[in-house]
Amino acid sequence: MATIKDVAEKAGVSVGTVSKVLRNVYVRPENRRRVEEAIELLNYQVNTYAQGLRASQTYTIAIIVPDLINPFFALLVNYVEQVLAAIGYRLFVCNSHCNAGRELSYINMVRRNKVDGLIAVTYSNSTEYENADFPLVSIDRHYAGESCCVASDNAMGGELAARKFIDTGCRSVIYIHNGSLLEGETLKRGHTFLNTCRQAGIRSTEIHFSEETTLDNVRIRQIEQFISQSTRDGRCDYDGIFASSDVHAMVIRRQLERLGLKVPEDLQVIGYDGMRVMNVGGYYVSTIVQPVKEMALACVDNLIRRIENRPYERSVILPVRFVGGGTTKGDPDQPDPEAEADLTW
Amino acid sequence: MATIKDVAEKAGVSVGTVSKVLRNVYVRPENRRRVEEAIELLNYQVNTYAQGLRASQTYTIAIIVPDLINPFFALLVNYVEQVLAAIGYRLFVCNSHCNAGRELSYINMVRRNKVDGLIAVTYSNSTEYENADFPLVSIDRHYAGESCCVASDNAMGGELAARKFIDTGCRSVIYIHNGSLLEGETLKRGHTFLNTCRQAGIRSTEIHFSEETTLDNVRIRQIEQFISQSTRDGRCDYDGIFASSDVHAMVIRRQLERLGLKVPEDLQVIGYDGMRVMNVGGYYVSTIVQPVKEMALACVDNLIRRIENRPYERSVILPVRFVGGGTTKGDPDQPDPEAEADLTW
DNA sequence: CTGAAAGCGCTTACAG
DNA sequence: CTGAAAGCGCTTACAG
Repeated sequence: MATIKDVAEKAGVSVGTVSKVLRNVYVRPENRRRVEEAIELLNYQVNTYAQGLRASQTYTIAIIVPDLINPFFALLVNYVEQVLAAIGYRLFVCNSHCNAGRELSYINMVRRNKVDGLIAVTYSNSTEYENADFPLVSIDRHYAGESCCVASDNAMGGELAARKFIDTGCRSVIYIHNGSLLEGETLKRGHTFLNTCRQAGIRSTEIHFSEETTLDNVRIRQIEQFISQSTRDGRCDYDGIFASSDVHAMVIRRQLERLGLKVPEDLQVIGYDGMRVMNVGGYYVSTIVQPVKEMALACVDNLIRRIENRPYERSVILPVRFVGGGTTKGDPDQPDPEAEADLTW
Repeated sequence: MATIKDVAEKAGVSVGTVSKVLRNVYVRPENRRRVEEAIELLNYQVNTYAQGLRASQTYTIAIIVPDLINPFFALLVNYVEQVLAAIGYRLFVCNSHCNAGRELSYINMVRRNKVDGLIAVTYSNSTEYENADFPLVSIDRHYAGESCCVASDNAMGGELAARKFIDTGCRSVIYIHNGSLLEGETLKRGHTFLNTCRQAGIRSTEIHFSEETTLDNVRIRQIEQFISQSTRDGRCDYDGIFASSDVHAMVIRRQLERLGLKVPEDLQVIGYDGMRVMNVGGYYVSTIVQPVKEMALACVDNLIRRIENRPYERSVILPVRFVGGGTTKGDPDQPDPEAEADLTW
């Protein structure tokens, strides 16, 4: 493997000059040409570890997500990588499994690696983020430190769901969630949903499932059990169920159908996220669509601004939209035309 | 940030001794204790860039996949990360978008970064892999060099699909694929499928769609068009369609239903991959299930063996299984019990 | 077993 | 603008 020294020798200049060419600092055109030639000739590749050791920048970002099994996170990581690759950054991906210890171990890894910055979807209450001594963009969570929070407009999402249930004549609705109960943007989903429904005179309750488990199957069983208990003699206590994610909306719908109920005729279900069948087909359920791509873009943009000490937003809230996916009444039959079009960039 | 020198000072030993403690080389117990205390006290984190510069190992792996939009790749990356994290490695994720240039740029990045090894799902014909001067595990592709190929048993998959169609009385089947036509394990899907059907006296054809596009929407349109053209007066030319992936099986099924045909009554569809609704629900279509977890494990295991100069397999072929997902006849009504159980580790 | 020292491949003031 | 040199934080023979 050729080093900067080899290049300098071949080009007849000093290593300092080669370094400058590498970093696009001005050198005499003649020298630049010779260095570039030598680089080409030797198939030279800069050693990022040496570069990272000496310089401050590593052009590396890490993203912490619970896992890539949830399609929403997979999509988010997909787009984040795409945006970063376009500007010459690489991406470490870290699955936290919602475990504070794991998150911490990644934060330390980030420090060890001198990663330039971190994008995190966190469900733990780790104080490590508060005193983040590195550029940090958080999804859905605000931190006291110098970080940026990117989120979809959860209040708007809650309201859209409420409006749908109100407009279709629901009498008793429930918000089923099991995310974090810590301060965070996602709490607004439920608050706004419940407030809006209550103001419309609809009976409104909520139920929260423990976040003490990373075993999704356990959560799923809990939700299924709750749905079963809420249903007697083919009638459910609720006629409108708003779930904090599409995955859970799916589980709820499935359980209702197992119990012999018809969705949306007997009762309606709305999810959150906007996931589509294998990411190319229709929506699984009626849902509040999060603008994943735009969120990825906002994350990267603000993180890089922060890294480069340019002004950045402390908070970015992006609009959501409601889309009918067969689990609500009165939606157009046609699939959302945009749905098919927004796969490619 | 504390350095190894700070630790050495505080512990009253030399940096060499600290380094040894870090790498678990034997030092006098008393010294080890003092070093560990100092590390704790100073909250010392080793700088991986310095370590990477000096030592050969970086404890970093990169994985190249087309994208994370396809749930199969997302799952694969998820499990690879999980296995790697458990042994102290970190993971770069690189989306190639099936573009040879992009793959090459990542390979070079890998070299620059001195990544310890590479796991790659490649669809380009890049010769870079052939002369891979780094540990490489490839999914579905064999390379001449010192690499390892991990794949599901594609021949078995093709045969299982054929058997299903034969057993349910199909008369005219087709294999629809659009992966790479380069030498690779996936070709066996079609070969074995078609051969088995032909031997059973069934009319068997195949169609391949261009891989010249990374625009999945274009491929989807092509497939939809082909299905439309194969269907006249509510009758399709085929009564058994085997698709090279679940995504395409979904598209085919959707298009057939749009044309007024009933699946599986009028004709059957089998996909490949074994993807499930949001990774927690039922199967989208009847399919050949690839053992993603086991594949991830095999990739990491052999890559690490290769890195550590321990014996490794040149080829790992893992068994698949057929599972009914509503698009084939004569399958049990109950969902596959294992389906629900295999989400968690 | 341990310490002193060289050196990994870069970047960055500092002279010139 | 360019070169010589120091130094980033580690690891690794080499003596002792």
